[in-house]
Amino acid sequence: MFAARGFYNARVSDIAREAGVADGTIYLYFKNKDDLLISLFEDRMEGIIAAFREKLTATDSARVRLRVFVETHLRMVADQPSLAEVLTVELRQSSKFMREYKAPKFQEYLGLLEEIVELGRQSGEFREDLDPRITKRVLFGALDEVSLYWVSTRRKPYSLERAAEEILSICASGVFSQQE
Amino acid sequence: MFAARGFYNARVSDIAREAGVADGTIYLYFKNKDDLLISLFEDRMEGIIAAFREKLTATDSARVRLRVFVETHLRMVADQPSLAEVLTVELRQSSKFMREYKAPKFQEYLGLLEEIVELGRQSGEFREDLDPRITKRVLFGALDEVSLYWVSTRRKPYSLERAAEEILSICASGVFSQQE
Amino acid sequence: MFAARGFYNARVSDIAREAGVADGTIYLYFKNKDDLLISLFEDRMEGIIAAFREKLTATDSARVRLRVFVETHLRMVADQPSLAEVLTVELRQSSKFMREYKAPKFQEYLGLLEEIVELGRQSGEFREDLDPRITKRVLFGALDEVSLYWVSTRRKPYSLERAAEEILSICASGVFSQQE
Amino acid sequence: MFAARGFYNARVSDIAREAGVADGTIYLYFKNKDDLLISLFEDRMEGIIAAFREKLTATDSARVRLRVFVETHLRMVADQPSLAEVLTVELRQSSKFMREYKAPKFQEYLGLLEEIVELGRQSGEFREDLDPRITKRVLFGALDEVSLYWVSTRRKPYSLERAAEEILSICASGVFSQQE
DNA sequence: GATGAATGAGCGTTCATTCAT
DNA sequence: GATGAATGAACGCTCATTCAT
Repeated sequence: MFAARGFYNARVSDIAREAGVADGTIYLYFKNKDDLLISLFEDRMEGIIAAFREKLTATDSARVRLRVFVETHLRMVADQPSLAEVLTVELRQSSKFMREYKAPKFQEYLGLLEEIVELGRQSGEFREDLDPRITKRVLFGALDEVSLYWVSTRRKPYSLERAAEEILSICASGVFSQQE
Repeated sequence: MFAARGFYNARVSDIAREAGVADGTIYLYFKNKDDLLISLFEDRMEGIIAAFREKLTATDSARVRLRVFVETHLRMVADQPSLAEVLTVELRQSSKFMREYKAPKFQEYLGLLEEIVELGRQSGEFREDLDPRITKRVLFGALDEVSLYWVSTRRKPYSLERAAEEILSICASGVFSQQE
Repeated sequence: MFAARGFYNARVSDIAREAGVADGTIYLYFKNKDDLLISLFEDRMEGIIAAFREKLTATDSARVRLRVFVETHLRMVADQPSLAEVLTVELRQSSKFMREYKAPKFQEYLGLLEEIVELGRQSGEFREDLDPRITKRVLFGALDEVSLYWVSTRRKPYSLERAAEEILSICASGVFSQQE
Repeated sequence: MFAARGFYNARVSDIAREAGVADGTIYLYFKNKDDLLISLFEDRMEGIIAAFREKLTATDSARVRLRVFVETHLRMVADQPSLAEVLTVELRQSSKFMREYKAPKFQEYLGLLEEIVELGRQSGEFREDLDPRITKRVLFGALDEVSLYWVSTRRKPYSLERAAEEILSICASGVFSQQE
């Protein structure tokens, strides 16, 4: 509902009907409409982060981990576009939410990327002069923008697999230290 | 106002007061609140795009043009954070707007990036196997995410100059074709 | 609960929690929230009236009976201020209740006063020209207003014993100084 | 509306319709529903108090002033029963209002009575041993209770003129018959 | 053209009441 | 009998929009 209409255009009664419950029932489980969005976000992010962690620890290579992250992120977008839209658009959109609510789960998600960068720097796979705080934003921003466009357009001009390769290819020769 | 409160939390009367006019006067110049945001966006984007075009044509090098684009984008963010927030957050991220309104000025802005990529491919400065449609999203996404974070945080952990160098450094060895 | 919050601000679930039962249980014993207030009122008034009757019949003197009435009323207010507040404020407040529900127990309580006045007139203790229907209202109103103020103020500017004496003194000889 | 239905049963939209305006218009002039009641109260009390002051100062006699007060109060009740009901019932009796809102205008109204008592004591017209704080409550309570009953009953068992005489007569010489 | 008071549809939220367990 | 989760009607309030001045 939030993905389809946006936070402010989604009525609580719409959500209740969709959920097959009465309006009031929502308020037995959520403090208010804001809390509903935030709880949805946190709940889903928790599962996503756990799944990511498991996949990431399957390898010790930072390069491989980065590939896994990018591919998993884009697969999630492809499989659950509505969820992706809420996570990337609705919650981050509203300055109201971003101001009061610090989105710890989003920070944690970004933290996964920072860990990968840090690991790569220590293992020598990534350039040592990278600033992990900036690099994680660059990587996430690239992923997110590609996802957002892909989610919001009807005709998909390229597959997400294709996009994953492109992103990794740009990263590869840029983020990775140069070996001759 | 839109930047400070967000589209849905900014009241038309707030905007009117800020502008020093009566509420009704707004409606002599704008069809409705949506139109107000879109017109603001288009108006400002027009100036920005014109300024970018001028700066970009000062050189023939795609590499230099990319540097100019990145630096100018981030300087705009630093100089007019409220405007940046509206342009990147309020309008782009609202699914309502993205659905009905195709944001031609935003497409044009992205087009500047695509042109740079295309130019670089043709001049041999950039790798030939890049897909400009994806690459522009990757570049813009990186820029935008860094900007968004920088705008929304109180304590700035790094300068935007620093961020510009980092982004360009990642691009440099990644987007550019490899010389032995 | 009714005294503390007022009828409309006291939630049934508050009352249920206070009573140590589930919300639904209330409805096994009371038809609805209105009935709950009315039943509470009637139940307590019954006890109060019975106690008053016993005390009053301890003497044949209307004067003494009036003193007993005043003192007992004010003592009840002092001892059970919450109950007093419900009896005098909540129930009488609502035109809804006063319109549909004639508060027979309240009439009976007032009737005690009328009986005293009637007795006094017949015994010659009270002036014969009194209208018992008006006099009972005058007496009750005086008592009630003093009580209401005393109950609702934090700092008690005078004791209720003091107030009882004042009321009785006014009954005895009015407020005007006696000049022959 | 408040008199007819009571504060909690009177809907804002009822009041708006009665006033011949739209719901929203109410909120241009009053902060909220509470404020509407309080403002109504203060506004009317102001006029009433001013009118009382004028009438009262027409004489120097405390006895006459008391008579004027009682008669004027009851005439107001007879002439504007709805207003009287709001003033005495809705506002004063709601614990919610009495707790947060100290009803300064009501205090001022009571103050008029206290002044009369004080004046009477000093001029020797009233007994010197009266406590004006208690006496004003006794007098107001008597007046108010008679009014409340008279307002809320359909069949008027006695005229308010009659009631005024009775109250004044009790003030004059109490309820007990005078034995020398 | 400018105003700003008035509008009223729309929505978030509450809470008395029900009823399956 | 007791429970308490679920209900949904009801209502206070907001605010984009209009239009008489």
